[in-house]
Amino acid sequence: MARGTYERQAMVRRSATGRIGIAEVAVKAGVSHATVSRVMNGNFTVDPEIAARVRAAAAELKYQPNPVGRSLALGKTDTIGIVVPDLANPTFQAILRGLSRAAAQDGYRVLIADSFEVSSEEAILAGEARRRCDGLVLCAPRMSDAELEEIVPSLHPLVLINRTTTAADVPSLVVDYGQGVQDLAGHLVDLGHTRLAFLAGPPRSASNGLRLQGLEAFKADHPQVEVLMLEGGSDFDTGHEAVDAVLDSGATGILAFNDLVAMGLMSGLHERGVDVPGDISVTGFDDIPFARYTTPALTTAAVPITELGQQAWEQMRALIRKEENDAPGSRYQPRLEIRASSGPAKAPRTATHG
Amino acid sequence: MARGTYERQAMVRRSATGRIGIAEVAVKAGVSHATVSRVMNGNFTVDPEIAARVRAAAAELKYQPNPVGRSLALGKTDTIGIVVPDLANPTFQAILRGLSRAAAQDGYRVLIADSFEVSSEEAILAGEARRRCDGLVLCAPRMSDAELEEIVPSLHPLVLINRTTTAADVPSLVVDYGQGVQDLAGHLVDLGHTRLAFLAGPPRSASNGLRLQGLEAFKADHPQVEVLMLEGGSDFDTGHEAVDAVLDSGATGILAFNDLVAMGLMSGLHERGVDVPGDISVTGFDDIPFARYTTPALTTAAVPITELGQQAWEQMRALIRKEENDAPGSRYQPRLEIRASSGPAKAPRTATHG
DNA sequence: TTGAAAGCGCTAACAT
DNA sequence: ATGTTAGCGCTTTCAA
Repeated sequence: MARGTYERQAMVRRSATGRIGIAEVAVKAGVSHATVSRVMNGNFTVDPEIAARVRAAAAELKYQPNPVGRSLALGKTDTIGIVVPDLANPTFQAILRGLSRAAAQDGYRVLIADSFEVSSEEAILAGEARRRCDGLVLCAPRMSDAELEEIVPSLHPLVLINRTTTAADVPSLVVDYGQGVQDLAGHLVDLGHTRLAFLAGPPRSASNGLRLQGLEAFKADHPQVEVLMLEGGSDFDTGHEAVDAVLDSGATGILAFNDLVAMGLMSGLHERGVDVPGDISVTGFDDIPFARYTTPALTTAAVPITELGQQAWEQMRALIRKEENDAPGSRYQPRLEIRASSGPAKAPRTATHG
Repeated sequence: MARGTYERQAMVRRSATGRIGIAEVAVKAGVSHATVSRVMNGNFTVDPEIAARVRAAAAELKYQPNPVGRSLALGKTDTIGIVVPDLANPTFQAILRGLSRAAAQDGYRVLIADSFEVSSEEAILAGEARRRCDGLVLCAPRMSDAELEEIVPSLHPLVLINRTTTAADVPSLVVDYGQGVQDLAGHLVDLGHTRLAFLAGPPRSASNGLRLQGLEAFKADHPQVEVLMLEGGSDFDTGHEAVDAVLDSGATGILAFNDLVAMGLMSGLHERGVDVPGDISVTGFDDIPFARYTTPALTTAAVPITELGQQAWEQMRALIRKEENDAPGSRYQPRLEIRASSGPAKAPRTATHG
């Protein structure tokens, strides 16, 4: 039996590392490692009989090629990196998910790096991740424009999300937050609200900047509407803690930075016995999965987040394959999602405080 | 000037790959690559002056060691892998986050693999991820016990979450879901409920099995209480779609598989005009961040999920460093978190519909 | 069709 | 203290 023959000829001593490598298979099959490599890679120039022998040996030894050796030889890792400011944020989770899913379909894996909102760490994290991978997705980086421009060249292939750069060959996927808030504000005004308040996001967030720009444009278009600015953040607690400021403002329509903030705010208003939307209308942003299940269901601007992650991979794949890309990046228009948290304005409120 | 000297001597032609490697730095600094390697690794046996020269050359060329070459030479990647059944699940997101954070603190990165609840893919994904990494965290795998036992040996160093194995040296972090549901059921019974229903999770989920076992124990302890079983799943929609079944059951206390299902159910009940907890009490499981912000706030069993991810890394680090580990794995007791979604039972309901 | 040998970029043992 | 050399595990020319 062939089996006996090859087994006898080598009691298969494992290599220095103790792992089964291509060398062990080669010995067992009685061929050179070059041939084993050919077989493992489906090179058809190998004699079928020998190929079968190699495959048998590989199977018996449970051999699996070492990806690190492969990566070094091929100059690619079949892995892409993603840097996010905060993995706790549902938006970035969704992007990661969409990216991971799409990349997996093409045989790529995803390495994650969370900067925990420490913008000074982003550049280092990005560089490290990039070196281990074939490409990098930089997600809503908090760093300055100057710093971004500086590191971008060393990160190629690079796909940006919610930031742009002057560098060529860097696709950028951005959500039109400016248009989104304008749509939401317009919706509230249509309902009769004349005194709005924007519960802002993190100061360093570019997407917050876009919202602010959008609101400036809105104010210019609607001089009769008041739009107040309230300090905020990006999470539940921010919204919850903003209840006093919101009530003090006398606004009847509140544009929360995102759905999380809106949910926290609604929860706080509920505790105070303030009716939403009876007394105050609240809107969010993003349309995270939870948004439709809040009480009342949240009016928001839906961002196709998972699709964004998937698009990031499409762009990345094009870069890696050096394909022509006529549409390097794209702009996503949020879709107004009107639910129960927004309603007709009551008589204008005056500034009173619990 | 030293600077001029070294610059002149090599117009630094890049290596075959076009990237700056250790060789380029060596040439520019006028030393061997071994010396460059020593300097880059902080080996103090290098003459300070030469070290400075090397550092200058490295800085000027913006040299960064190639991690792949390093990994091959050192036999380690400073990366760990994690396999999750569904990246959309907040529980796994939180574990990932805790793991990533803890690992990052020790200089390790995380590679993710999402099996999208396709249990037949798990083994392959796990193997592939493991080969690229120094260790693997296998998170709530859906595969059978037999399959798990079979692949476990090839995955070491391995940390299991919510599954156990007979193999040695495989720490296992499990949440005591059985005790958790018993606590929740006990809480409802204390409130006067005598007819409960369990909205089950995915059939293949081991944690669902633990809940079922817990409920069996509960039934044995409380023969006067009825505990019905309803088919379910693990997401919002499952809960939302279960409204009819829940109403038909006549149960006044509903134990949802997890918080997501509970939220979906509450949303559905709200739409039907059923008051929670006035008419029906609802409990969740996990205490995801959103749970305290639902209306009414959700009674649930809190699982320290992020801590679980962190612990997974502690265990992994111990394995990688081959430290003695007297407590290989641990068991987490959920903490009853009583909020507003559970309340006193009304008069027992009878099965009515629409 | 197959094997020998070079090379991917790095570290480390060995020699000087 | 530094350079030379071997090797990590693989792919891929180049010869035969």
